[in-house]
Amino acid sequence: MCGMDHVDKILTQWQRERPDLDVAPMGTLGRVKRLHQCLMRRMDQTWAVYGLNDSSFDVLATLRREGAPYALSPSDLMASTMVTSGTMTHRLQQLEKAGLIERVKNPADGRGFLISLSEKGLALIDEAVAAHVATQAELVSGLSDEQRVQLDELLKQFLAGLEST
Amino acid sequence: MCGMDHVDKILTQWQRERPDLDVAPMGTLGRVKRLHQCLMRRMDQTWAVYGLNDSSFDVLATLRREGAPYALSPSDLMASTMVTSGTMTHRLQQLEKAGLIERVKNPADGRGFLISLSEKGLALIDEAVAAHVATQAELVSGLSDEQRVQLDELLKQFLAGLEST
DNA sequence: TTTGAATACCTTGATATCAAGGTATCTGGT
DNA sequence: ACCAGATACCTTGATATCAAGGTATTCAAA
Repeated sequence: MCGMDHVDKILTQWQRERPDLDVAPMGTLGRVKRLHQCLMRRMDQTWAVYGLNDSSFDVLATLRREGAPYALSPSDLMASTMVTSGTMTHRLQQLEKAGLIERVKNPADGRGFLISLSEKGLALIDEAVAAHVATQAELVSGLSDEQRVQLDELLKQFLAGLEST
Repeated sequence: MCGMDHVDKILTQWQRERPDLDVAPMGTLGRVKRLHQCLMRRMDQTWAVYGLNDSSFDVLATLRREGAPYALSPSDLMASTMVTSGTMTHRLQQLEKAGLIERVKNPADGRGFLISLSEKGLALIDEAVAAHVATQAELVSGLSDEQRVQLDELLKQFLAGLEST
């Protein structure tokens, strides 16, 4: 428990240079950032096997877990994935070009569309998500089940405090 | 403790659609991702006050906490910030254009440079980092000190397991 | 000394993202 | 029926990022 990791070294530097600042929160947030970066890099490798990346996987998975008939509007997808409309437009263009989704005009609302998984998209995401889950299991294997649950609860409370504001 | 957050809803959907998969790790990693997104957005607002963003703050802060004479090579900066050489080249171009850093040829190695904080850059980062620390204190205020320390330890162990590989 | 491998950094080309603004469509009040 | 405001989505322009490859310099072994 005495090992200095990368973040600890940063905090030590700040303490020397700016002893007026309380940098304890910086340690926590720094580790969240670094952890996110590491995790994304590993998961990217799995997605790449299926010709996907974070973005495309995100959209296909959102449609897939919705259940049959695997269809949502672009607005629904924007809300679920927390990206802007321009970003979603771009993601959908790529996925449509790849034949993984289909888009039809929403018969009930002339302004909108419905995006649905193609047969090919459904097959792909079903395979990819299984591999993804396996990768994730490996990534958390450094923690005991008990620790993972404890981490879950802390993250959940942290998020609750942030998202309420 | 019974509230379903966004991530819980996603897990519930997957359990219905793919009961064959163990999605517990997905919950943890999903929260890390979402937390990172929320935190970055808030911190960006503080950086913007000083005309900075994640990238530029990262470089200036790395130089600042190094201590006088606030100088590192691009390679050192790449290692500290975990970005590729192309990214660092771009960041340094922007910062140089803004007059926040200065670059001189390394007299000891004709291949390399030394990047140092300009007077303006030093003054700016000293102000910005104080504001940044205040923002971070606010961001973690949803957790008790005890919880924050507990989270720290879990994150540290998680990272240790990942970065060793 | 010479030369091949390693290193330091930059360039290029492709993606992903956002903010701001545009157009078409819907909705509710008059 | 009409119109104003809300909504759904796309477009534009600017940034940030990476992977792959290029050039100049250093280092180390023969």
